[in-house]
Amino acid sequence: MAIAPSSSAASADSGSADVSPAFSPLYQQIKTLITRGLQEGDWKPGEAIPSEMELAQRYRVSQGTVRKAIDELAADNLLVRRQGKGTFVATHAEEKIQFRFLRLKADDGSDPRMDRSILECRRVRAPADVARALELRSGDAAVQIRRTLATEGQPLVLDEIWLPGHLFRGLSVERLSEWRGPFYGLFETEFGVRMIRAEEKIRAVAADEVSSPLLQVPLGTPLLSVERLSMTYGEKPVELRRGLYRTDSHFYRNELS
Amino acid sequence: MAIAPSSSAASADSGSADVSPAFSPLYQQIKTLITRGLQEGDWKPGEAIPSEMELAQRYRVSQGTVRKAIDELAADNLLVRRQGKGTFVATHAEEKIQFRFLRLKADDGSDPRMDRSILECRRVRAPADVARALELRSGDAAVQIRRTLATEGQPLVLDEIWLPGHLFRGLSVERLSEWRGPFYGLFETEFGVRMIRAEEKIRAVAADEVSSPLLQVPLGTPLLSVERLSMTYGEKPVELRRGLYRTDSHFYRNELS
DNA sequence: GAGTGGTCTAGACCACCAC
DNA sequence: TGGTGGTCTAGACCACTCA
Repeated sequence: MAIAPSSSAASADSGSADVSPAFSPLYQQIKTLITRGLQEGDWKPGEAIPSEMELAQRYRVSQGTVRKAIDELAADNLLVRRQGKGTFVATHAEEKIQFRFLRLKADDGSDPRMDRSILECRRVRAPADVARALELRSGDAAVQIRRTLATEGQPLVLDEIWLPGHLFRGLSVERLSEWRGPFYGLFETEFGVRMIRAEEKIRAVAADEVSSPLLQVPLGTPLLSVERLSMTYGEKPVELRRGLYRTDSHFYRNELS
Repeated sequence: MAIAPSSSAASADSGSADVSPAFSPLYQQIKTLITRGLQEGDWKPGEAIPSEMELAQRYRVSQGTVRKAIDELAADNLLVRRQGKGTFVATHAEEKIQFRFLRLKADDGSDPRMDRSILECRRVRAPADVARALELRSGDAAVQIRRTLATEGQPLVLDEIWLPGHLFRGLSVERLSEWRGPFYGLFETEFGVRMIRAEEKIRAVAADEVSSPLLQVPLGTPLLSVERLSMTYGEKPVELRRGLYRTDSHFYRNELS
């Protein structure tokens, strides 16, 4: 490490002007190196990464510089600091919260505990729109999962999940049914695919012939349509999830700042 | 400043155990002091706060400690750093984005430019549910605003906005209509109320007799219902906004991480 | 050139955890 | 007791802005 600050670009990070030198500070370079390590599986989810001191020596920078890099990675939820123990690779597997990405709350503000039922899991050729979202070639294999979530006997969520076939070989109804905990934990430990970030497009739609019986609501009932595209390291999309939520006794909670 | 690190609590920040010492680090105390300054209007939105060096001298701590405090306040969008110029109090007034809190996008991903029409603005006694949300006593005065947003002639949003009457004396249809830019800018510059943070509850509902003609959709059309509670300094709620969004050619965008 | 924020360093000490 | 992250300091130098 220790590229002279005023020297060439090395490895930029976020967007910037084109012609300009665009050199990145040391801690950004360290951040890039650690991210690469995560991406390439040097340290697996749940494991500890080397101590700040060790990384500082390895990269030939001061401990404070490593610290700043790790600070930002922790802010991005890629790493988790634990005082006295070390810094760990974030994981969906050991999360207290059942559904980190599911923002549904009961009307009284409580977190509903959900019972899952898998309706279907099969390998098919990705439809055009799915292929586009997941950056597959049209005709590539994809895994399609359909499932419902229910709370207290009431169906609440109907999900259709699309995954790139080449990353999820051997995924079956059985594997899904046996698994306790969130799917993202399964994806991570069994297939090495970790979801980092997601974007959602939310709309209001009417229950149709398919969704109405499954969610046990009359045809035409307003439902929340949530289309989620999840990304792994390097902004690579690896899951498209289309959900329909009943919002008669629950709501989608969001925070703005 | 410079309360001995191991001494009493001084002024904690976020939740913590009860009995424990719960002493806060110096930079947290500085953060609290700066926040108090913002709250009490020592520096107004858009203005610069004193330089890091000056604050360090004032509070008798090192520049690095002030820096860390400001770092966090900037991360919370309370302050904005501008290299070479100074650190400024965040403001809604001079925002490039028209609607910082409105997450609607057109289907093609673009930001729709909105035309506003005020339907109504009057002082009334706060209904029970509004009073509860805004932490008013039942019977207290409140300002009720109803308005629509349209893009390309199409109505898109129907909002009902509730404000505490005692903070918004003299707010009228005229003041609202004359104002260019987001309401939050008006609230800030004319009434000294700055929105810091908001929580939204999102549901899917059917267009009723009131909303259907105003949004020009058939009765029963699914609409996004967005109930937003906005807070100012000290988590004090100061606005309740109930919106109905058409999502036939637009969607609500959210980011998860 | 003076002033501001931004980066980097080196070292001290504290709080937490495990052995 | 030793290792880890967390706080705090003091000082050097860089990059950006503006007069």
